[in-house]
Amino acid sequence: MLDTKGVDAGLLQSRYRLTKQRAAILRALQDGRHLSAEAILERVRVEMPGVSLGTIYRTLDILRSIGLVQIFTHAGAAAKYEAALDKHHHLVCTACGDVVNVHINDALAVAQGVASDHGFVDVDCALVISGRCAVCSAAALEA
Amino acid sequence: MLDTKGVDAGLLQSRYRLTKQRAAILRALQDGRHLSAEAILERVRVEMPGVSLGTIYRTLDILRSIGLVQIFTHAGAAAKYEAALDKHHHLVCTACGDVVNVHINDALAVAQGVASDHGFVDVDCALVISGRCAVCSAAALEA
DNA sequence: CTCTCTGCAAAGCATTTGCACATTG
DNA sequence: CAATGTGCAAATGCTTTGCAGAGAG
Repeated sequence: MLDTKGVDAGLLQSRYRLTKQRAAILRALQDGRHLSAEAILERVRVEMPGVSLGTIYRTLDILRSIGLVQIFTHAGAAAKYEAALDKHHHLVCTACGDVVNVHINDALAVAQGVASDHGFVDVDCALVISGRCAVCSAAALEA
Repeated sequence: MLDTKGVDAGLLQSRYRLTKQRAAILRALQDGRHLSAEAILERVRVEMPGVSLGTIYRTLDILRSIGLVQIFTHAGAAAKYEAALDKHHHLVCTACGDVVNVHINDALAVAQGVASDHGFVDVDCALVISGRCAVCSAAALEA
């Protein structure tokens, strides 16, 4: 029997099977955030060398459909995934690509207001703030 | 000599040449908004059959670097481009993929506040609001 | 034991790039 | 005329998929 504590429980409650691979992928997502599929593969392969990228993508897709995982895509880079803990937005460095989670409480309310003005229902929103992080802007000064 | 009125002027003022292709791409972007590279190709080929997709992408890249064009990417779909007229945000229908421009004045100020709390400089932001548009939610009721 | 999942490898898209020729300024 | 831009086609990178065998419940 596999560990069914914590996040894994979500999978069990769904119509999907809890396999070694899926458990390992969930574990990888609990450690690190904003991981690309490739990065998740590397982490999972440490303890389970045979895993394939196809499985990573298939699993991430399932986890996303259950709501356990959030995907984040940004301008021409590979998608990044993280465990869906709470509603938050993203702050991205345009130089190093680093991503930071930020909480903005009124964002959704504003978005819903705007959306319903246009007749939209079932509204969600994603705010992506971009700029140069402290490290990268300091590095730029030296050059 | 080509038409240099309006948006084309931006190209002329840059270090880039104003070619027939680039003028046609700018014209296509003035007509329609939220066009994929493929969609732009189709429009441009109406008056200029030989144009290649490579040229479309190369041109869009240049126009974006000069600030004449804005790119918009959303979850696993092809990127969409539009002439950069003013700062605005996007409202996307999750069912039909249609995109509407919306203006949200305080968004950038909020984003800048959050970003500077984290030491970020040179800040920009993109708010993507998603939901089902009036047409699609009406269609869902009938089914 | 049945049905789902996995690894593998090939396919699919959107986008980028190298090269020889055409065009711009 | 020199430098830049273009078409073509091949290459790339991320992601998806078909299939036959492995594993979960």
